[in-house]
Amino acid sequence: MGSSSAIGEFEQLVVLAVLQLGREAYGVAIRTVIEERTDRPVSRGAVYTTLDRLESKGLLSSSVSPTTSPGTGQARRYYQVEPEGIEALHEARAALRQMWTGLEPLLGEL
Amino acid sequence: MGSSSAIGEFEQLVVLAVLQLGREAYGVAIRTVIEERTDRPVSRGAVYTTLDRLESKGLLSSSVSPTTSPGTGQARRYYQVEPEGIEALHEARAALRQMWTGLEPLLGEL
DNA sequence: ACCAAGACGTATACATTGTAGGCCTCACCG
DNA sequence: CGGTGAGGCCTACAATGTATACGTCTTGGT
Repeated sequence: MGSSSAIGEFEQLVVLAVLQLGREAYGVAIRTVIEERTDRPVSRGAVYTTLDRLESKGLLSSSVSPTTSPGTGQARRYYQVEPEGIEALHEARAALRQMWTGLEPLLGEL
Repeated sequence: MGSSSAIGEFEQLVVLAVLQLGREAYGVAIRTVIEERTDRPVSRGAVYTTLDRLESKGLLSSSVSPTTSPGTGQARRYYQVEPEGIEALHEARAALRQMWTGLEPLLGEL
């Protein structure tokens, strides 16, 4: 899409959720965080599909949990944010920030 | 997409550009603002297509210039941001802000 | 008057993302 | 050993992102 490593709207949310969760970042938890923080419904499929794409783009990496803690069903796949992921977030944010600059009087504080 | 009026990444940039330009918001100018502020190339087609979609979603409205100032070729189509557009911007921003909250130590200041 | 050139907009097409739903596996419990 | 809950994967389709090509004015030569 963009020049280097572009990232979409929902993709950003997913990467941020992974950061928020630290070592507890797996599908279901990621979904929950996004739903709670953005207060909008997110389907399971949406999350997994996006995680897949982000991984194949190199923004995230994953590994299946070796441990099977009690109460946990199928083995979890944990995600981690790669440096490219961090960079993509910064780029997206910089672009938005630039575009917002000067509009505070019209739209409220940054 | 989202609950009410969702908006994509590039769409946000376009709406913001229209706000930045005020009454001088027409295709070519919008493209220029985005390229300058985000420092990334944008094709003409990308802008017009997006403007079209935003208008049909009701986030923007437009009207062809009655005046034909000298040096201007074909009549310009000027855009304006509708209340729904402003709202969509705020929603998108709120979501991102929520997701970023708490990550400053990891990623730098907001 | 004619035509090339520049400023703009429109049409079309295709790639990437967004999003939902269904289906499958595993572990635990009655 | 069948049900149930936690989790993950696959498929399909809609929406967005993005580029190229093409049409329309208007002006400036000549």
